[in-house]
Amino acid sequence: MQDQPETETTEEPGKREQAKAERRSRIVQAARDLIRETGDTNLSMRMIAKRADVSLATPYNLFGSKRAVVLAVFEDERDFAVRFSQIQAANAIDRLFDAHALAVSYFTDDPDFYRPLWKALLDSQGTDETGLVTPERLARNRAAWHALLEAGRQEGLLMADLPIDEVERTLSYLANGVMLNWAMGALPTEALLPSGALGYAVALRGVATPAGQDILLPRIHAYSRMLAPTGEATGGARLRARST
Amino acid sequence: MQDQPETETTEEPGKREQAKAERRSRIVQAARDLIRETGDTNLSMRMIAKRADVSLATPYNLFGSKRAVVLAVFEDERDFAVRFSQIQAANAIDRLFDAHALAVSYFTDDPDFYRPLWKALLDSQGTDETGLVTPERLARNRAAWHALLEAGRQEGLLMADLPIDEVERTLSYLANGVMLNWAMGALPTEALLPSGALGYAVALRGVATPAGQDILLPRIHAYSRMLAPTGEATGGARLRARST
DNA sequence: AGCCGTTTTATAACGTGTTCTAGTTTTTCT
DNA sequence: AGAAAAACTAGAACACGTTATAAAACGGCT
Repeated sequence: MQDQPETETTEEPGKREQAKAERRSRIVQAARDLIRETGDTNLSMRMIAKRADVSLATPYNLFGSKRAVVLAVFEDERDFAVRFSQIQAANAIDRLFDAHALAVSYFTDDPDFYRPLWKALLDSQGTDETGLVTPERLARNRAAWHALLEAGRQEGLLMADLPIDEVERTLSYLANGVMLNWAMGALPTEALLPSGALGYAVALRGVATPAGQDILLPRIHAYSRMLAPTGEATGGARLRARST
Repeated sequence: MQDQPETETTEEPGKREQAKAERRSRIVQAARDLIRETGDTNLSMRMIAKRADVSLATPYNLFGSKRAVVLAVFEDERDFAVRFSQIQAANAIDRLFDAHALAVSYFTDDPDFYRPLWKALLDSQGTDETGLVTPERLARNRAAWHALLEAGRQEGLLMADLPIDEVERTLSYLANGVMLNWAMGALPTEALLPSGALGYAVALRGVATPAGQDILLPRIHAYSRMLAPTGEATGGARLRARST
């Protein structure tokens, strides 16, 4: 009777894996809730485990480390690839900045959630060799940016002999640096988008054709204007006054 | 007799501060030795204290945190300002890259020492608001780069309406990102210099005058060639093969 | 010399990420 | 149904950064 036929369950993972998956999702959910509620205070493995109704050892069995759990929260939260593919701008450079804006929008729209998340990611020294993101996601991202740069080249906006991979990595370093400063609190949330975009604009203009340079110049000025203090024309230092 | 005249010791801090300073230096020395001996394994506050022949509490009294101790090691080790001022290249852009090479040379010359140092700096979540460097040092660095960019502008190599502060920050983000990846082990030491320099070249070319762009283009190609695999012409991915 | 305030010391303690043990469930296989 | 394998559980334990506590040392002062 309860010998439920496994008609179409050829790849169905069996009850064991299923329960495991459910525990996994409970843990991720617990971590997410804790971040949402109290930032990164109280985001301890013991808390996560208690919240997920599992033993302290279980997250380690299923994920391996706190970093991996947090990373799973991160992955879970974003449907970047889908929205990325929907970007439809006139030229590759505009698409590039749309993509950047899209990526950043996640963080600026919900900074109280994402800032602790990044912080937790940057903490917990990567004993393993995982960078800031899971390898799979990283590869996907790399490919996406690569494609955009390639498109820009073929549209005659970027240099014909563009060292695409190296430039892509440069943009990645730039983004990392910006995110690092933001996560550590050195960069206010309002400055996140223009800081990154200005860097992208400047760097891309460095490898652009004259046509591409013309497109990028107004962006450079626009973003740097967004970063300059709202008031006077001198553009003095508002935040830092070098005391001592 | 032993009433040693304090002739020129008007600001001499007295024996108390002196002993404190000595303890401080012993602690920094201990931290440095430990890093040199075993990388960042065994670099614990308990170890540092034991090695410096002080109580565990003392480093906290004198520095405040492990991060601060490590930072002190960092500061101590470098006479960057001196050597920086000795840079004498034809134009501002060349000087800029000389400065970059100088900064990076510290790390590439002694990676086994500096990598753990950076790692320890990036760990230990910045509970305080100190960025990656002490504020004083940061201000000095900022000023130096600022001056170089300003010189480049006045030499007609960089755009006349260059948003200097914002570009300086962009370069800083870039450097942070590169250092982060290097410290985490994602970037091999040989790639540290060209990765950073390529980023600088690309970004600077984005805000350069035609004259400046001509100077920077060969650099872009040179650095990206240094980054490309030594062998074939296809320039395939050597390191990562996306298994699974 | 003798007091007093500051600082170091020794030590315990807290909370953390992580690992390990042994015991208990739960699924799967025969 | 019963055995075997796999997973989770509870709990202790370790090393860590950091803080707190009381006692001891020490330097500057009158």
